[in-house]
Amino acid sequence: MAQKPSIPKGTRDFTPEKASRRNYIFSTISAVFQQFGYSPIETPAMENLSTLLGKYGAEGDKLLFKILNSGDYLQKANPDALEQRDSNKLITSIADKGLRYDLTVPFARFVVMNQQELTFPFKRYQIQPVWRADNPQAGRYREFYQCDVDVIGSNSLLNELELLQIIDTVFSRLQLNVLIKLNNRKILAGIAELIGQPEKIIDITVAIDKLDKIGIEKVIAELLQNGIPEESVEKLKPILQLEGSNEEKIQSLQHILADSPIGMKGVEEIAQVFHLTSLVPFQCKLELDLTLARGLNYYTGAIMEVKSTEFAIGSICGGGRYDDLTGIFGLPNMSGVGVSFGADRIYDVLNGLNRFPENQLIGPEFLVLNFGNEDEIYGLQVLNQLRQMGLSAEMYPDASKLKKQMAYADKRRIPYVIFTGEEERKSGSISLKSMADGSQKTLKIEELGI
RNA sequence: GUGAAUGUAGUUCAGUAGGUUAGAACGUUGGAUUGUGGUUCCAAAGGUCGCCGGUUCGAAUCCGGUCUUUCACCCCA
Repeated sequence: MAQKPSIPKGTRDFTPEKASRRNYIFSTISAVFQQFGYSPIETPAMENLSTLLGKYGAEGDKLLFKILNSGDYLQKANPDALEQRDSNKLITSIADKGLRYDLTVPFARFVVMNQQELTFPFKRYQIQPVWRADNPQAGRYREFYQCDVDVIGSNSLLNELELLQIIDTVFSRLQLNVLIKLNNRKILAGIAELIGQPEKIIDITVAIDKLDKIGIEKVIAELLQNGIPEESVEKLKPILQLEGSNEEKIQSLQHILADSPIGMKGVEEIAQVFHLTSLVPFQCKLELDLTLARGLNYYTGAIMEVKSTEFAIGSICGGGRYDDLTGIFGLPNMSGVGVSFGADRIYDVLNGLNRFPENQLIGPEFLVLNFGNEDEIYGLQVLNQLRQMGLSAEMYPDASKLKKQMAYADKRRIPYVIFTGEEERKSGSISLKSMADGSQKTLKIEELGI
């Protein structure tokens, strides 16, 4: 009895049509990355667990896929942990590798290990899959691609501008309308300082990140629950509810954060970034959003996130500046800024909006029909001439009924079929039929190239 | 990791007061049409009713478990 095939949950197969649509996204994105001067790198699917653990918070550790050691791993397992059935304690003694969870931490590791060979500021892009043992839902997978661009080794805000321009270019080429939300971690730090809770910045940012999702009341409840005093929460409230244009928000913040040096630095930075974007061509809507916090706690400066304005799904791109990502691997004071495009969500958006380009060729441009015997040999010669002319072509492998061969061309959306039967063979010509309009004409093969 | 819903042909779905042989549409294959696809007509093939167990004379249907998918929480691209 044949076994019923299946794949692990949260993973997907990609049919030729899906795969070529994904390639459209990847090639659009990588073309923009290269145009802006970034070079490709790749890192292994698996990293040492020690590289990964502790970089994404306690939640992140749980979502890491761990790879069992080879051989009789239980022999070398920690006997106490085994006895107590303590999975967390056991894991480091039976697994020393894990699948990468994102591309940023492996990138930091890469920079430290390869620093002699790199030229700084180092601009890299990386398009590879990552894995998370998360519970899958719509728009959330256990295996998905990230498309990261980062520049490391430069503090200049011109890098922030460049990344925003990359985002702008990518989404306009994909013909998607998006809103770019911008914030600065230093502003959040200033706010935490202002309300007298600087050490609670993580709790505060995590809570206010949910503002547009759960509303102000529940955010306040969560803050109180995390031990933030009521008077501090009261101070926070008006700041979160700031309204108006980006300029107005910046002006308000300049007053509110006047006593906080770090907060003022953040305001200054974000004002400068907005100013820079006004000096270059820029299509996307750009909004200062104080409730944008982003979960990852290594960001230190600008943070940004992109949402589709036409299709409801989580963020499709996000990133920010991290001043000391490589510090943990022994290379301090390396400031970097980068963003990551979520290719799978972008796919879902394009698919949902029906905005993939029409007539994406998934097969060859020409199908040579197979008439069998000597005609087949003639067809083979025609096929090879077509290929030598640089055209993409294939011949139907069997001398099946034309109905079947035509249906094959139709289904694969091959735009032209070529008849190489007895008539054509004897006159040294081909008959070319356009599948789109059904028109057909007989001509010499040399006349095709033009 | 927590809570809820779901699972029937390749696909989308009908089908239960528990009762012979589980249906449709689309798709697939063959034919009408032996040098012409998409439309039309005819026919056929295709199902351990997610899996395991329980209740019952009898289970696609009821119960328990398990897995999948989806939704919410958590977190995120």
